Amino acid sequence: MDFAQLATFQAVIDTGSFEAAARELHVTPSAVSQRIKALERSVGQVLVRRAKPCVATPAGAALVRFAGQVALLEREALDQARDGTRVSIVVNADSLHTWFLPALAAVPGPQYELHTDDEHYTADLLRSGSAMAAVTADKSVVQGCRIEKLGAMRYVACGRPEDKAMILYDRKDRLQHRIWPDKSDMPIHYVPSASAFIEAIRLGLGWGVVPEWIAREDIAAGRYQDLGRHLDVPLYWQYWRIGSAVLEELTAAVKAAAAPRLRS
DNA sequence: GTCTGCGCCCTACACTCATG
DNA sequence: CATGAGTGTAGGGCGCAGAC
Repeated sequence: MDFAQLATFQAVIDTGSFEAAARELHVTPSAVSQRIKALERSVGQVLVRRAKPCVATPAGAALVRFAGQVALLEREALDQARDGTRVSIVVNADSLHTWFLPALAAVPGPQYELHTDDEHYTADLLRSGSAMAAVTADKSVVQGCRIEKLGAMRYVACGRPEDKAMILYDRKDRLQHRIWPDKSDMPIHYVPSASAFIEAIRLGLGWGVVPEWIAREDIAAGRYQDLGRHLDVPLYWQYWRIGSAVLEELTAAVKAAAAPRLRS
């Protein structure tokens, strides 16, 4: 496989157009067009859906992951001579806010690029090739990845019985609806920050679900009440199966960091 | 050293599509 | 309908490797 063509393909998907990819690669749009055409000819499949923005076809999606994996291995090889590999990871906000960062601190070598998303959607970034590893609630293994069970994060419904509103992290957040369907028609406040989300409950803006060890501390301090319902969300660590030493080391650190915080 | 074939990239131009 | 942005195609130039 021609790596220039692969890099061009990745640039088209990253930038969303042939022209932007051409600018990034310092070639003309025509050269980009011809590289993509040649790659598609050699693969025998259409890889790019020419739309605004350009996106990978299902056949192209596998190649996006491969391109990212090649880029990671190339960076690792180069960075062994310099220092610092960039690792992109997608994590749900609660994990990032609570137990996840010590895992990164335990593996200080690479440069990290963190993304946050709802745990039911983080695997999508893995599938698209935008992330090399993910903390996810999705237990179906993404093609080309390895999966490790981390344990379940227990969420506790917290607030005050008189609360007239519900607090959600964002529009993807369905935890409150799952834990208490009867209250799902309440007015909703969206608070897209893990720390602000908990602060909103403390201030009486409404009720919401809180990771259990934060809830335990706040309830003991009388900041809000346990509303008597909880939900366990199993979490998994999925990462590219490419024999990357950094990802293997990080996996061990993530499992070690999750063990004391998540229920087995 | 010269010729030839090949691959890559360029320019020019045609075409499509969205927008006003 | 005019315009501009983006993409595809044709034809040509250039560099490189192999054969002679």
